[in-house]
Amino acid sequence: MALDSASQNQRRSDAPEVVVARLPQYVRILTRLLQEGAEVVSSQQLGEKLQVTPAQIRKDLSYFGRFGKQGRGYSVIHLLERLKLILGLNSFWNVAVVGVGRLGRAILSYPGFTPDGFHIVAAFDSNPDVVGETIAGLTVSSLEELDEVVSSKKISIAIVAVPTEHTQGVVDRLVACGVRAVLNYAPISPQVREGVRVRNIDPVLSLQSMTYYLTDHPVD
Amino acid sequence: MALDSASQNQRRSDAPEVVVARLPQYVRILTRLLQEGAEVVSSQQLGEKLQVTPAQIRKDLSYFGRFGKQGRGYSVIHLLERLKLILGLNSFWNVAVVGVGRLGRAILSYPGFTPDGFHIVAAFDSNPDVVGETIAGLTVSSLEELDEVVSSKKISIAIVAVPTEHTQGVVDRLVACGVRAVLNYAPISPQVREGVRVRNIDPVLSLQSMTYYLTDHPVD
DNA sequence: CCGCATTCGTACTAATTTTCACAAATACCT
DNA sequence: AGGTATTTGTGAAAATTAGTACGAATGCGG
Ligand SMILES: NC(=O)c1ccc[n+]([C@@H]2O[C@H](COP(=O)([O-])OP(=O)(O)OC[C@H]3O[C@@H](n4cnc5c(N)ncnc54)[C@H](O)[C@@H]3O)[C@@H](O)[C@H]2O)c1
Ligand SMILES: NC(=O)c1ccc[n+]([C@@H]2O[C@H](COP(=O)([O-])OP(=O)(O)OC[C@H]3O[C@@H](n4cnc5c(N)ncnc54)[C@H](O)[C@@H]3O)[C@@H](O)[C@H]2O)c1
Repeated sequence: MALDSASQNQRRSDAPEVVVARLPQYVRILTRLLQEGAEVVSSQQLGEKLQVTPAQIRKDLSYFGRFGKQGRGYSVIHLLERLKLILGLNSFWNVAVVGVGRLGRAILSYPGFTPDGFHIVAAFDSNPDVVGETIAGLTVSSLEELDEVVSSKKISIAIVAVPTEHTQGVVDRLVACGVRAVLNYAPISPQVREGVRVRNIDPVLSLQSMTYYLTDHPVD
Repeated sequence: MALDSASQNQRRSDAPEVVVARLPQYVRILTRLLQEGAEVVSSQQLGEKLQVTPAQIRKDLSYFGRFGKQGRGYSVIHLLERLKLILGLNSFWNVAVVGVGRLGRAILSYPGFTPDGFHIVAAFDSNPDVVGETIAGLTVSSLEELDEVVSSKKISIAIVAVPTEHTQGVVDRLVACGVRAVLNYAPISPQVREGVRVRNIDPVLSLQSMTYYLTDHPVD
């Protein structure tokens, strides 16, 4: 008794969502450390880079197993590998972008998704003038092809950048096609059935949560 | 004794940051309700729209005062007014955009900032080919003019969309000019001195925090 | 005008999240 | 090899955040 399967198993169920949300940051720092040639890193050093306490890092990791060595720290390459596995980043996810407007184009030409585990393999727009256009090597498809392409390309993640009023409808269609995670840029929070994940990116809310702390008056 | 200044004062100090971060969402819903002609709203109704418990809404609001009426609810227009005042959204904040690339252009032409309290009044880029260009009615300035423009236009908020490696430098310059809040789009977290606020927008981290829950395997 | 249905504001309780602190393990120095 | 300095992993404590539940108002219907 005592030493059971915890260390070789991911224990997916019982890690709090806040903890899971911090893991990608650990992955990012570790990736950088690996590139810089670091072989080991302590929770202390990691904490300094991330501005969190070393205890929090150790506690977070302990939800998933035991990855460190006392007196030494963590093997950068090994911990990175394990975290990617836990997050499902050991191979690539195919992603669709829906809405090829100003923002959608910036997203399509952003090179930062690929090194971090995401391949943008399809783009959709409802505007016939946009359909057929090629951006960053990808030809924009029409919405009619959505179901077919999502299935054939095994797309389970979508980035949605369409006008607010079309967002819920687009998300509904995507979910019906089998998409299980949505990154939404419109200033609403689309409703989805249980089991589908949504993250919203909303610069206005971010700005408004800062002005509270700007004690002097805004310009008038 | 007993009934003191709490209700007519904002009590800025003691509201937890999580609570402050929810207020902009309340503002957004209330704005919509006002447009729809609603006069009063209960914490119950608000909670349904926001997917939070009515108790949380009442608790959150109670950090700042007493805005409701028993048996009736909250006056939409009155509560909205008060929340905007608390968040410093009663008048406009002038904002600068630094980095007029693909993303910066999308931001400059996004009409969603103005109705919510932010005027983009300046844009800066280091590329001489971009300086002088006019986007969405705004002419791009060179970085030499940064200090002068930030002062003269009373800019205290900046949106930064420059390449990762230039981000920390740009943020440092902005802070030196007097900017006190930064919305950063690069995949790092710029370090700033105490008193300056930063929010990061990082779609990759958002995606990576969802893949954990996508139990079936990514494409390989 | 009275009773009943609402709904707030908040004291209290519960749950969650973070931090502390220490035994156990490891590395390193002499 | 022995001693000292590190550093992990984790129970326990502390702090934060969320939820319950109820008294006190308020409005409404008859
Ligand atoms: N531009 C920004 O910086 C910015 C910032 C914050 C939020 N947003 C939000 O992002 C979304 C897109 O913004 P944008 O500036 O790119 O707008 P845009 O108008 O430039 O582009 C929207 C695109 O979506 C397409 N579209 C419309 N309905 C569609 C549908 N049903 N299915 C597929 N495609 C459809 C349009 O043809 C167009 O190409 C909006 O919701 C906006 O509020 C944008
Ligand atoms: N495009 C996206 O969808 C996207 C998504 C996520 C993150 N980002 C991040 O946003 C930032 C901008 O992305 P982009 O796609 O617009 O890049 P981009 O290369 O198209 O634009 C960057 C702009 O910044 C300017 N610039 C460079 N150094 C500068 C400096 N020191 N001061 C002022 N301006 C400077 C450049 O001249 C250029 O115009 C990057 O950090 C990128 O990682 C972009």
